[in-house]
Amino acid sequence: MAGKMDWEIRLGFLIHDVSRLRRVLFDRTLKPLGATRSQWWVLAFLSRDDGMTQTKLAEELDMGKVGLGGLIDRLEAAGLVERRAEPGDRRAKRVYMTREGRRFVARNRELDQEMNQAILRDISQDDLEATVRTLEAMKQHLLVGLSTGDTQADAAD
Amino acid sequence: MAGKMDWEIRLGFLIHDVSRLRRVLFDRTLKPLGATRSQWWVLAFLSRDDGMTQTKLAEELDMGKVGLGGLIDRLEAAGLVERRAEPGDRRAKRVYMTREGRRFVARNRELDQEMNQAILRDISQDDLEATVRTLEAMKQHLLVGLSTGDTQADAAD
DNA sequence: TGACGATAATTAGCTAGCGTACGATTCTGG
DNA sequence: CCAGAATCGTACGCTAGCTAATTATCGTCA
Repeated sequence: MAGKMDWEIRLGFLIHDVSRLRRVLFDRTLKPLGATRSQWWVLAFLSRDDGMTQTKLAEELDMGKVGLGGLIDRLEAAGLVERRAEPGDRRAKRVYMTREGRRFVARNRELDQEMNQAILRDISQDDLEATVRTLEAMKQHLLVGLSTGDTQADAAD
Repeated sequence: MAGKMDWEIRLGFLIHDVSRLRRVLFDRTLKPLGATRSQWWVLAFLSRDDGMTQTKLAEELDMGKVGLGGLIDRLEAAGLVERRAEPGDRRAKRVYMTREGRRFVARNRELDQEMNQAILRDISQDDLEATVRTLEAMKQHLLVGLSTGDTQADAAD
């Protein structure tokens, strides 16, 4: 009876654990350098598409505007990004990397890849592909579950 | 060389997303019932092994004692668990489910399974197994990375 | 016995993230 | 042209985690 039953619970546990441990490892490594994993994420994204509005950026990063606002607060305080007013729209603000932010990304991009590679060491390509497939399917199911079971969030997309 | 490169980043993204979305879905579903996903987790665990010390429980759940303490605070405030002094050791406290907590678990266990099954719907058994394999390997690598790169956390185990 | 190290839990302070509500602005329809 | 809807960002409050430091107690060993 343990055959199929336990996979679901096991998987939930594992995803949670891996996500959490990954965050801790990245945070710990990046901390002496002056950022967290989430902040790194924002920077990495900006380094490819600089000067987005906060709302657009939040959408791209698939997170709430509020959470992103906090991240930008901290990144701005650290001098890695800056908010600039949008000339045509006084509500909007665009987020730009500073010179220092760009240097930060350039300096740590390799470290990021090393960590990622270390985490995935010795895992077969087949398993990796199956994992990506599985997680993407899970994500789709979750998004469906979150939109259907919800009372008001449907105009977002 | 693009073949293998992108998997790492993609996978990191996916794990983060799935973990987060899973949490949101569970939290949203459980909220009107009076708990969060993490709290549910603690309850589900206690329902199988009631009356552990907080330290032991934290260890079993693979989380910090502080975070667990907070969870127990909230669960206790909600009347789902209670702390009882350990007779032989005045430092330690054991965590027991209340009658209400037990009813809560009994009432929502099915819902939990339904959600888990919905999330994993239409995913082949092979892919699930590969995913569990991959995540467990990742977790091991992460634990190694967290213990070797660390200066003081080694006496825990 | 009494001092000292180990252990259980808590406190304090941080980042991340969600949800709701709000002020400011822009857009739109009558 | 102007009132109301939509949009951008923020404020506030919450849970979840982590780390580091503190308190209280237990065990041990001289």
